[in-house]
Amino acid sequence: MEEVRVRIAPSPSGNLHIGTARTALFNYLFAKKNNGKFVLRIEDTDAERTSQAYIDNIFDSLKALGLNWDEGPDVGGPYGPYTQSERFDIYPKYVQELLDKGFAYECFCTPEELEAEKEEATKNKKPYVYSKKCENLTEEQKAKLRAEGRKPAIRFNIQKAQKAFHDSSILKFDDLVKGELHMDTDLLGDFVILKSNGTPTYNFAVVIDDMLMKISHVIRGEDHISNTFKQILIFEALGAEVPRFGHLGMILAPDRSKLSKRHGATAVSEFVEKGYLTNALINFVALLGWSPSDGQEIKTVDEIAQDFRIGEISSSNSIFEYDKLNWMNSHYIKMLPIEELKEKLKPYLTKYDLSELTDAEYTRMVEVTREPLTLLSDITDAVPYFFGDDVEIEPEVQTDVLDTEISQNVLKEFVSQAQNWDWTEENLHEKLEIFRGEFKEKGIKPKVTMWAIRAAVTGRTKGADMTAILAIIGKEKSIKRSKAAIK
RNA sequence: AGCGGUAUCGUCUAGGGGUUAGGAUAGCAGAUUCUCAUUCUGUUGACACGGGUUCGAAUCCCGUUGCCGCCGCCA
Repeated sequence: MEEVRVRIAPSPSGNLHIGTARTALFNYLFAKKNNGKFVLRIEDTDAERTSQAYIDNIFDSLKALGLNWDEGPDVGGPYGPYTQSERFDIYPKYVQELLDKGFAYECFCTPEELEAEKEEATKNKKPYVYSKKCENLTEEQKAKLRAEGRKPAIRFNIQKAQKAFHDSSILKFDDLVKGELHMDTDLLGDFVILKSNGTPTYNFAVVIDDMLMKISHVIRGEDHISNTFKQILIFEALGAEVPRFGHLGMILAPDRSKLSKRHGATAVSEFVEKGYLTNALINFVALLGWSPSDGQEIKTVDEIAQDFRIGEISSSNSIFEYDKLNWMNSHYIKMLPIEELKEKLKPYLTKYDLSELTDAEYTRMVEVTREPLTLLSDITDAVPYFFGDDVEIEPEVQTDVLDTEISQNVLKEFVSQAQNWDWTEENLHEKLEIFRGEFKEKGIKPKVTMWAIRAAVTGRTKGADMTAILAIIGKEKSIKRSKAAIK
């Protein structure tokens, strides 16, 4: 069997979209599963919308997700260049071949003429297809048009190609995920393959690139299905081997529209900035359409690759809901080795002076505050009381907790006892247990006792393990804050 | 409008001519803890609709509807 070669071909007109990341993942999984090659190609034929920043973002995001490519613009490969704008000189040859074979023709129509055709179609409630007005222009007519200064675009002759290679006007192909797909090509209009400015259009450039790069399987979004019919005909007209195609359902926003900015993050890098782990992201996105045979949903990309069968991917669209992503992210945060987590949390702790804590204290702080984190960024608001001398008391905490007589009594007792305590976490744990016990005998619930201390020391009624907090911030600060809360 | 795709709990999905239609997440309830959270246990919740085939349809067939996509000298 021939080598499996797949590709992801993003257009750098924006940061790497989460949908593109999923397409890239399925290509990557397919390559891994079949010992094939995963190729990255940058489709930047539209110079206006392209920027280097986007190209960098695509590279970085793909790498962060662990989707490493075997061939691409940066690493090279036998079928380069892998950036479309650097391939402009190789397309004309194939345009000429199509022209010579009679599968393409020059079109001198102006944008206005084309527009008129479209309006006519909408007026008659008919689907628009190009009229083929320029299909049979004589050499004299062309010369005349050229003399007027008109530059022709090149159109592909759909029906001619269809007739040359198929018995009827119905074109079929066997889709890797959707099964047999068919289309009446008489309903398709002759489309432009070379713009009048000499640059190739998407539908033409992809075919040439996929052919030259020996791509064996094209796995992409189902929004490309109609392009596929056109592209198959070009492959055939060129006498090239037609790759196998597989079309994935789309990722939709909760309102079933296209996932866009208005729904929140769309780019992988935005999710990362918000505090999502790339492991969680890629795992989550894999579950949109694919499901594990063993029911175990938490899996690394390599584990998924083992279990991956493209024919088992769901062929319907799926909705991107944050619930499960969030659950998965918090799960991955819990699983993260502590040293790694400490590093990943630092960008979200810049408003605090980390030098106030020793490394051991910082480690402990992360250990006791990681549990409730959904996003890495949640750490910011979870830890203010570990820093600074004083603490900000929430208004309701002041009135509901600190102002009560019980709390005042607890704090007075706490301050007087704690002066003499040995300030290690183990000892504090023991002492506080006894402390709670003493108040319990006076009819005060342990919960209430601890609330008083927690409120005074952290300014809040909820948070991490109280013993650990006291140990981390130290005896001096703990007592100072407690005293400050006593009236 | 036309063409194409698609349809199982709110969501992601498993399954598939006779099942208590399974799991995950979210929701709800309870247990545990100094609080919140975590964790654990329990629980609510689905085969779009109509016809056909059949002893029997959620499953097969046809149609309808909804939703998505495509109809560019964008990619």
